Amino acid sequence: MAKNVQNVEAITNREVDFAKWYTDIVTKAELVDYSSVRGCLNLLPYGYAIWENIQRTFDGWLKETGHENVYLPMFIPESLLQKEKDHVEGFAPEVAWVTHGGSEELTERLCVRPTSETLFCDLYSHIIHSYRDLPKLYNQWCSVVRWEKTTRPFLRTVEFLWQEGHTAHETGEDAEAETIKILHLYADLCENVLAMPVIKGQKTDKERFAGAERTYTIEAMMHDGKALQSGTSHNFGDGFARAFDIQYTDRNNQLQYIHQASWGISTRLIGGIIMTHGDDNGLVLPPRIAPTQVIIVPIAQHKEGVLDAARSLKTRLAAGFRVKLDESDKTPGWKFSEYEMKGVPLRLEIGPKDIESNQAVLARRDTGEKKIVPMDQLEEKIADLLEDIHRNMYEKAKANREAKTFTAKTMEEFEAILAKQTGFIKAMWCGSQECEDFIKEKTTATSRCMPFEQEQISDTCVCCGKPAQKMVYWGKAY
RNA sequence: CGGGAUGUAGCGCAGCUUGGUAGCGCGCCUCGUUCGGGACGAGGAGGCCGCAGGUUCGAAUCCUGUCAUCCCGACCA
Repeated sequence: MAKNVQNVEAITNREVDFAKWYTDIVTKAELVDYSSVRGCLNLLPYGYAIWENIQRTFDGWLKETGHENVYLPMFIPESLLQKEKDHVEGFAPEVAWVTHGGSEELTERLCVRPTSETLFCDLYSHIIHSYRDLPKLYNQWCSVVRWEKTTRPFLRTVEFLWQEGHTAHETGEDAEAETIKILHLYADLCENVLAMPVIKGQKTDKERFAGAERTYTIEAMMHDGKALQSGTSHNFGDGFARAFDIQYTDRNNQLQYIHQASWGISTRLIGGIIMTHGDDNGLVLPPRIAPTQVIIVPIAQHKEGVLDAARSLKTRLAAGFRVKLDESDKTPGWKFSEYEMKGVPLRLEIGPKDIESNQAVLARRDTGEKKIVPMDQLEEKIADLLEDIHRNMYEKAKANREAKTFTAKTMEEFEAILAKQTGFIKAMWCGSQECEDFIKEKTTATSRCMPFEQEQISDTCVCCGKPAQKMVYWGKAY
């Protein structure tokens, strides 16, 4: 029993201190190492592998939908950054500046990209001349820098990895269609790959991206009831095109401004995976992006034939799954805990008894359930179990969200709900920023989005009582 | 950027009040016995006590400054 207690105490209890639990997992599962650079992370092989899997999946989807990858500089001349007024104002507080090259002071300072709208605009102004050049569906995988004051691994760091898509279109309708299409692709990624249910919707003007006409978002709920903005997609209309003078000649030989969209997801998603699925034994990874899907743990590996059996199983299963065999001389119990901490979806135990009975033991990470499986059915069972683990993780996360989603018709109700627990509140809103500001000040909850799936909670604004425009999801956010 | 806490071996900590040149647990290395939920024994390696000043014969310990990390708020993916 004492041993079990030690397992549980290896990391901070999730219900006791969620924030500490999170940072414990991040380091103990060997996802990251705290860098000597303030606010930055060393992404370790295991953490980076998760990102690579997300990246590989999504990059494939982008290519299937006609997008192309490019790479633009990490520096932006100050004059370029300043061309779009709202945009600079939005990012100015958090940009890092390069002022010197060697010992020479630069005549114009360079900003380290916090996002690359301005560079893409500059590019598009060079290469778009005719409607025949449109659309341009460009994407880049890179890192960006935002001089954040307080940082948390994956959720907010000074430098982070992401993809930023920047597309150019003939019309506003085309740009809007792209914006929505990508939002659905993001939701697909979260739900069908990461097992994270999301709410799709539009940001209010207050929460809109600097320089955008409209911002759409997918919002996920973490285990503790807080919201995580997990991907955003922006329709810029022709605002940037006018600021950067990006014009093309249309079919009628008329000069027109292009219409643009941009969209991004980042390594923040990894933080989302941790906080959505993790438990007191550590990380729980969605099978579709888990760097290792099956960990083989030999039992009594010094005994004749055990390691041979384990190795040949590894070779056999590697044909269909991401498999790892741990032949280190740690005890089996140690390995069990270790790979639970790392969130490996399935553990396969193979020992003398199994070899004798021509079987293996499969243990699933999400439920802890163990099953004895005949050797000749392994591939089939593993495939089924991985599917079922994904489905179960998604359902569990969704059930958590539903249990922590409430409706409020008045501010009294609103506050009473948040006083009891953290969660989403669905409430009607009149559309004024005054009410949004008031709610934030009074409750610290912000508007997460105006969901595509609207409901009529009541007829009047939860805050001011005037006629309501939209149902809004409110919540505390990361 | 405000409020709080913490920096001592790879990790977690003690030592600091009452200054005298550093210790414990885990981990690591070697050997042996073990192995179906974090094994045991024996031996061994490892530290400019975050950094910079100051006080002192002498500083991990006292003083000043600084940097970093964590937590809670304000700002953001």
